[in-house]
Amino acid sequence: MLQGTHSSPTFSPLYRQIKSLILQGLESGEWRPGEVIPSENELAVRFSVSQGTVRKAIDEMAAENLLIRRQGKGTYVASHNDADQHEKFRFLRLMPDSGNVETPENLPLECWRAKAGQEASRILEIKLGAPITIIRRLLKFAAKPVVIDEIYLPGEIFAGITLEMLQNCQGSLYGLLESQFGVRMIRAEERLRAIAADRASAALLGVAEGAPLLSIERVSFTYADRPVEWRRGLYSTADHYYLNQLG
Amino acid sequence: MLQGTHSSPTFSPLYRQIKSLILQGLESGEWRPGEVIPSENELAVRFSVSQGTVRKAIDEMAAENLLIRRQGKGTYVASHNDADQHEKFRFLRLMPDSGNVETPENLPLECWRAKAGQEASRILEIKLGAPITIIRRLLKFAAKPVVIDEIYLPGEIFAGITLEMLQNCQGSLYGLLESQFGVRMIRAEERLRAIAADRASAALLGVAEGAPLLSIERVSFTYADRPVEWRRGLYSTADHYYLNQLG
DNA sequence: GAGTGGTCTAGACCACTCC
DNA sequence: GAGTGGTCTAGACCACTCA
Repeated sequence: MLQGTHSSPTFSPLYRQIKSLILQGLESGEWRPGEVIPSENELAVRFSVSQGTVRKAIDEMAAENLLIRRQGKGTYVASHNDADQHEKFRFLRLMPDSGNVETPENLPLECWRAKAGQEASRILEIKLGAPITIIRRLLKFAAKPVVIDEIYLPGEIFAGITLEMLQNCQGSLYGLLESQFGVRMIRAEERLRAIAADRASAALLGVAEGAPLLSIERVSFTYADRPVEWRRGLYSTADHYYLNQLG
Repeated sequence: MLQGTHSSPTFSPLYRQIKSLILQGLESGEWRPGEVIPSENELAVRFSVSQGTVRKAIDEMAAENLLIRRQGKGTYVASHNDADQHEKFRFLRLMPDSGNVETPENLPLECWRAKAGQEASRILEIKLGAPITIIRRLLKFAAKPVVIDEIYLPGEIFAGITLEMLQNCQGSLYGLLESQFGVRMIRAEERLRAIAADRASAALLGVAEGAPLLSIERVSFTYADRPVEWRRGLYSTADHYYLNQLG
């Protein structure tokens, strides 16, 4: 039941309790990405609070990109498969020097199973030796290779993933993981470094061995801050840059 | 006067009008960084709206790091000179591999006047040939050089800045610009690339010529999205990484 | 026209800070 | 105790969407 008094030592305001109830609905799959959730009035009745309190809960979740409000229509669960292009490439910060908008071309190279080593098990919070899936792929912009990615996924969550699925997938990888496996990426942490290209990477990216590359390690999280993806990307920044907003 | 009807073609809700009135107070210096602004009730009376409307305006500005609310005390203008360390290094994303928290050591090298060239005039939105000030400095972490910065400031705004001021400045550069010149940096855009170290930079950073470095160009903005700083930094990412949150 | 989210108000009570 | 921001409520009206 909802707590109504402020005297509790673990007090959290009503709207946060409502927020975590809505969050439960998202985690449990009661409302799936792209779908509408009940109206503010319905939720207010269901949870026995005022509409304003539900509104404040939803406000916060909309600010966190978990929900999307559409006036006159309803409130939707955010999805990487949204028609909106901004939502689709929300996690890709690479921009061309030319300024032209370029849609990346996705070229999956390999996809195989393996067992989690020290690092993968620590980062993905799975057992040492647990099954994982490794994907290697190339991203091209304007027909030129710009990014090599190596992606580690926990095998138990993303069991049936194959190279064919990746090749046939129109949208982004996250869109695929969301619609096929019901796992939505909420946020990610990236660690950036400058490194020198090894021979293999240089060949794939069409640069000289030893050329400077941007190395980006990313850990992505789904609901409840559960890590579900670890990837390392090598970016050729000859004709592109990584754009970041500080605020 | 405030507009009360929705029929206007340039309609914006009341709380946004209040927001921009408060913003004017910040821009004009009526309330300076670190000071308290009037209470929600006072502002509500002054602007002839309800307290809830003022609250919503302040909510947005607090979310944008323009204001800081402190329960029981009041609402403060955000400042780079806050005691809070997070606020002080809000724009520095560099983290040590070791995980230990390191306070950077600031070593100003040079500070001279010049005239804006093509690029500086375009980026800082000033006239070609207008006076600018150029600063070069080194950042050390744990006694080791990690960052070289070259900083371009419009000369008319930051007229009296000297190498001595930079050397005597305890906190961050932005804290100095704020307290000495009344210009507060609100947000910034960074463009990241991997490049090869030239001879001079390599010597300063203690790496080999040609070693990969992280190049970061930053444009910082004050109120009303006015650009007031352009800088280029070269980061040695041997023992540090650039941390970014995507979400 | 019915239903949705968006804005605005007024009033109550709570928690925190400082005197 | 007075003053501040924080929470919660109830109700009114508006703008947008869709049938």
